Amino acid sequence: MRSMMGRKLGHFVDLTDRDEQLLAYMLRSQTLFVGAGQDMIREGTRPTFVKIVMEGWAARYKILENGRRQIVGFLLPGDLCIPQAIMTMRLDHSIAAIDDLHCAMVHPEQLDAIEQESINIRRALAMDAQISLAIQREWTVNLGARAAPERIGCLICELYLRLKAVGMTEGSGYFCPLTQIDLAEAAGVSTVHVNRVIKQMRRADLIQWREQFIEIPDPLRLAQACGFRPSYLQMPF
Amino acid sequence: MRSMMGRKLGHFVDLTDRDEQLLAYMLRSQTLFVGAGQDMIREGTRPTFVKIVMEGWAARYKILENGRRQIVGFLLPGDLCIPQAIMTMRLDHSIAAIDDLHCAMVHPEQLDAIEQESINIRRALAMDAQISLAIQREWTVNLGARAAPERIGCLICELYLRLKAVGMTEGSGYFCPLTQIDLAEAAGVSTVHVNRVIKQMRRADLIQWREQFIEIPDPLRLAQACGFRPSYLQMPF
DNA sequence: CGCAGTGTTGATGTTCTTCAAGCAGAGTGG
DNA sequence: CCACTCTGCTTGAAGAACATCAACACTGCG
Repeated sequence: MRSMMGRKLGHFVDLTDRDEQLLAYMLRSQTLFVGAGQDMIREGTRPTFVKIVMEGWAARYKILENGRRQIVGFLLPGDLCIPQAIMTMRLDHSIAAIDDLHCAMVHPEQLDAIEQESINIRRALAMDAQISLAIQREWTVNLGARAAPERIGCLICELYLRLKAVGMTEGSGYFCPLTQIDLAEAAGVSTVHVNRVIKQMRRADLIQWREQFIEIPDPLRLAQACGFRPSYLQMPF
Repeated sequence: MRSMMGRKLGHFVDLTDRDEQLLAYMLRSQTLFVGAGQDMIREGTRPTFVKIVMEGWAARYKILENGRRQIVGFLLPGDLCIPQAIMTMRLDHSIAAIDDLHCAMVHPEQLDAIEQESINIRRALAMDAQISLAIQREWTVNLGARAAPERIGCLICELYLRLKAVGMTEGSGYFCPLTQIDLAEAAGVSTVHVNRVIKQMRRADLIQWREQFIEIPDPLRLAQACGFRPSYLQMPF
């Protein structure tokens, strides 16, 4: 039984059985539960544990003076929400549970010890951090240079691939707990507009979305329609 | 004579004289020169050296299918353009020199050795990487949730603070080699609109900008006007 | 000199926002 | 059981922010 994190890291580096064991043991530590819609951690605080998503989705977000809320990233199972390096700093953003959320809480020293023992894990985590950065850059591109339909299409593609990397897709679809409101806050458009865009995409048979399940009839066609290129995830389609 | 990088890292961690020496020695390695407007490194290639900006400005950017170019970050003296962890991967973006650009080229093994010797430097680099991520998140917020005047104002504030951290401001102003075209590609708006916004900001005496020099008569007033909060840089104003 | 890159301004559209309203489903309490 | 509320989805109409197109001025440069 591999962990989600093990699955993800396994795409970058060949993990030995021992590596997988180390990860699985680490993740079997104390878990944190956060109910849907609740904040997991607030801007301005100093985190004390490394935290890793085990089950459910979360969103990193910031709130502006004008009251607008911008989601700057989604956290899926296997994702590291709080890395060690940030522990001495004040957090510049908050994290909210979208779904009911289960996180592993790991002592920074324990993670250090594991990285000490396994070069593979150390490398894989470093690469994972670089990919997180690449994702954040891609979001910047998305918001800065694409129109609303492409933005939303690219987001849906990204989530598809990231979920596939941890084995959480079903055929060419996936369970998606996001509301149109969440999607609007991530895509930087109004909910009304998200609604209209989704409607168009349904009409064009690019996606089907009902009852928290997104089905992509033809992933390549969707990717082409919205200009999605997955190279930043270091994955093929 | 401290290096720009030493100055910057010194804000996170107290560097010893030995640490500063190590950095200065590392940066005295082979240097790379890139003329203004030229690409330093192209999307899709695998970098072989760690690279650090010594002089001049650069921009990370991506080009989309539709031909649009989005700048996703500016690189200033002291900034790490190519970290070790990325070396085995294909780059997802390109980097262009804005100014004439001088970079230090460091062998990954040499940087490893230095991080091995100095815990301070290792920690400071890890924190620097986290701040790069925080900057990228803030750009996401900027493009997703702010109107053009605030976007541009926040960019100008960010550059001011980052330059101040390496001692490159003059009073409440700084040398800025960006064209309005660069700024437009970073802010995700048209050059025409950038021009009009700048005009407004000049009128309101929020900034003066002539011949590559930006003067901010009252930084706090500018920050307030555009909703800039510097906490993500882990710096006060 | 001509030329290319940049800054500036006006006129005209388009995309997206905002406001407003209605509807469906889930949970709650009488 | 029904009314009630709440949240999320959906649609229409009016308006604002911004893009696009076009023209011209200014600069430095070969």
